Amino acid sequence: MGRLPCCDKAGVKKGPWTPEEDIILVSYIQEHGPGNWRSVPTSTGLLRCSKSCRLRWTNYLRPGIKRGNFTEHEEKMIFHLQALLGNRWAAIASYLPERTDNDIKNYWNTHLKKKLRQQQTGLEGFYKGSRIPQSITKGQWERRLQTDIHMAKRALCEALSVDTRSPLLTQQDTKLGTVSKDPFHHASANTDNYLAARSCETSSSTYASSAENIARLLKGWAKRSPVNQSSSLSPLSTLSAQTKSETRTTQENSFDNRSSIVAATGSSSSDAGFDSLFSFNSSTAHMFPTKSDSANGCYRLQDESKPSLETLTPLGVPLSLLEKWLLDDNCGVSAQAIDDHLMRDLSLDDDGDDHVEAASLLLQ
DNA sequence: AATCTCACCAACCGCCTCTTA
DNA sequence: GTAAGAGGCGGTTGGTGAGAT
Repeated sequence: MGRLPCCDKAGVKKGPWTPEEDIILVSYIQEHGPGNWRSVPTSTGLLRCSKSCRLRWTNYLRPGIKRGNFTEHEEKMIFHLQALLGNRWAAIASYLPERTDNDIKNYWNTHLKKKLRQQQTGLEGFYKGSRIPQSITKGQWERRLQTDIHMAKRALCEALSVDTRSPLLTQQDTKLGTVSKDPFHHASANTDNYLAARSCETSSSTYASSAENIARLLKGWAKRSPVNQSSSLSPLSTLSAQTKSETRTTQENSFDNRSSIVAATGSSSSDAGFDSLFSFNSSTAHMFPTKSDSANGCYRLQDESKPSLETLTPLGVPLSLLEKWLLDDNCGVSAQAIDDHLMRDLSLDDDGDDHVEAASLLLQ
């Protein structure tokens, strides 16, 4: 018997959030920052449970969330990461800072799982050609899994280095203080990437960076389609392109002290966002998302972070275990050590099916 | 034009972990 | 050491819109 749900109380509202509720929540978080969710309903007067507030913020209102179609690159990343980590969506989301775990989970369940199955069907046909023995002993299976893991790791390495520009170079830029505040700066080294990033930005929905912005957006939104007021569609996702660009400008202008959260998560476009994992501009140099923090939109100050699995690069940039592991491998860490690490990681999973499949597919 | 089916995704539910008293 | 509660996470559901019949 689990705990009683926190929202079991009478008078707690459920269902889609209204624009008004969004505004209240955003302005509260602008004022107090994310966290202490328990006090949010009482402080704001929202008839929502704290969990619901947190989810609304994390999955929708948090700055820096990219909406819209996943790029091929992101898809690849998810495939690789899912193969490595299993259904740990929060962990996967920490490598795609502009996507929420919920988004990735949804995308996996609706698109990628299907793709995987299709590929799997093809693979089964291949296996029917007796390449795989009828019964694989446990030892054989483990060895095979280890090979799969190794291959998946290599694939991830490749995926991580899609951008021709090395992370170290980008870091050097940072060190030299040549990085602009433009979130697309990292991609701008490569004109195509830059343009892709820009077009990506304009095609994806905008996000709220301040209560004022939202209020202004809602004003226009309400004028255009009053019917939407009661629908489940969020105003933020129904903005016209005109309003979007306007919002973007306002948002860029709102990079003030009060909006440090926005600044810390303000990168856009998948590639640029991904680059940002390894490169730092002036506004992010002292911050780094941890597994759970990134999903929460809460970037812990490095000084405040607990002793963790993270280590520092020579430039003082913390690396997650996975990143460190990848880089270490390139420096010649034994494959056994890597496999041991991953096996330890994988042993925590009880849903190995999908991700062993995915790992197998990476062999193709 | 009406109805049905399917895909998508925001939000909910319940369990687990961590923190605090 | 323990219990209670908050936060976090992954699985699932239900409302909605788009496309097919």
